[in-house]
Amino acid sequence: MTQMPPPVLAPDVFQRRLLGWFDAHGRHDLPWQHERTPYRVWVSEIMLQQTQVATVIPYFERFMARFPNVLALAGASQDEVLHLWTGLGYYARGRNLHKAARVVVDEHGGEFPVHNLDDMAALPGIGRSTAGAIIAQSTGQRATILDGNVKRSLSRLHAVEGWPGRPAVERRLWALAEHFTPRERLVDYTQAMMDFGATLCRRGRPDCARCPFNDVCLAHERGEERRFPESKPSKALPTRTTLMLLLCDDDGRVLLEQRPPSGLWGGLWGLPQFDDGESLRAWLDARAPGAKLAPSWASFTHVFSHFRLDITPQPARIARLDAVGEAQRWYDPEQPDSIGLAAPVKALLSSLAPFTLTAPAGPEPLHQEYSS
DNA sequence: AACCCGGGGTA
DNA sequence: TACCCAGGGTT
Repeated sequence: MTQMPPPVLAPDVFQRRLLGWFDAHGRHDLPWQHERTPYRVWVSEIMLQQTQVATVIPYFERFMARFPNVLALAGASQDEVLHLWTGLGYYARGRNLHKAARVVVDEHGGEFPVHNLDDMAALPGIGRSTAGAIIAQSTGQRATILDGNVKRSLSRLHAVEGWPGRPAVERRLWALAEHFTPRERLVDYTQAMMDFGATLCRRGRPDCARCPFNDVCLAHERGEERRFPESKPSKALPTRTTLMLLLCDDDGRVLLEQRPPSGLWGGLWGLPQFDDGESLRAWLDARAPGAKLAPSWASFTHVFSHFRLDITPQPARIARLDAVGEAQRWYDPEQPDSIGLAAPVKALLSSLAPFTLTAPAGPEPLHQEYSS
């Protein structure tokens, strides 16, 4: 076990400097800072997990106007909640927010369990850091946060080596965060830690000249502020392949399917997808036996953060297909419906509009042409 | 075009 | 316990 160097400052010195900076330069007028109830702090924290303050504010205001308390939220339908979440992305968090409201009402008598960190962290969508943030900010009890801002500041201050996603690094950062957490002024301290990372100890250009810790910061001493926190080790992206069926009818409309509610492109509309030509054919035989295949189009690649997807569009034509399932629709590229489309599907469909798909006389073998 | 983000899920 | 996942915004 490696001996860790001690923290660069005693807790009381760190707190005094941080709060002095916060009093002069922190954010004091955010909507959730006034009438700072657990409910309002919770909603703001969940929204802020994925989005910056300026974007969150109008969403937060609309949300509060429609769902002023946890009871109102628990009584709403999931659709209504997701409607107000539209545009924020990460809909799983909107769903968790709704689920957690129901747990608070059903299992905690409508009161957030703000006197028990573990109970808070057991609520859907709330982990250790968010639980700490809600408790500290809504009650002033001693609780510690470790969000991305705090991880960045602390890893610079102590030149913590290694990617914070690694358990050993994360443990060290939690220990530092707990070490500095005061026993008083928790509301201000917690906001100060977030503001400090967000506005001064920024990812790109930290403002070291104005930093109250620039005399003790180990990263600054080495002139290596930008090296911390270390980034996630990059891996070669795996490549997956898929066939996307462009089944067109005589009116030039294309068959779309709605994707399952969770996972990749959850809830969005897309083209029927297949791992290989065999399963595509089987699908056509079963559901559109009169369809005629055209030669497939050139493949293209869509890149995600964690894999590359090689997409081969496979056009086919059918005179008419009456049985359209609930999660299916005919889509007219020239008069697009206002629905959510997966990004590459959207690109494919908009490129489709000016063209007419032609089908050969008979069924063709699947023929893949790869562009360079 | 990389990089980032807190929590949930899985092997 | 040690990964992987989502997907829009920032840089």
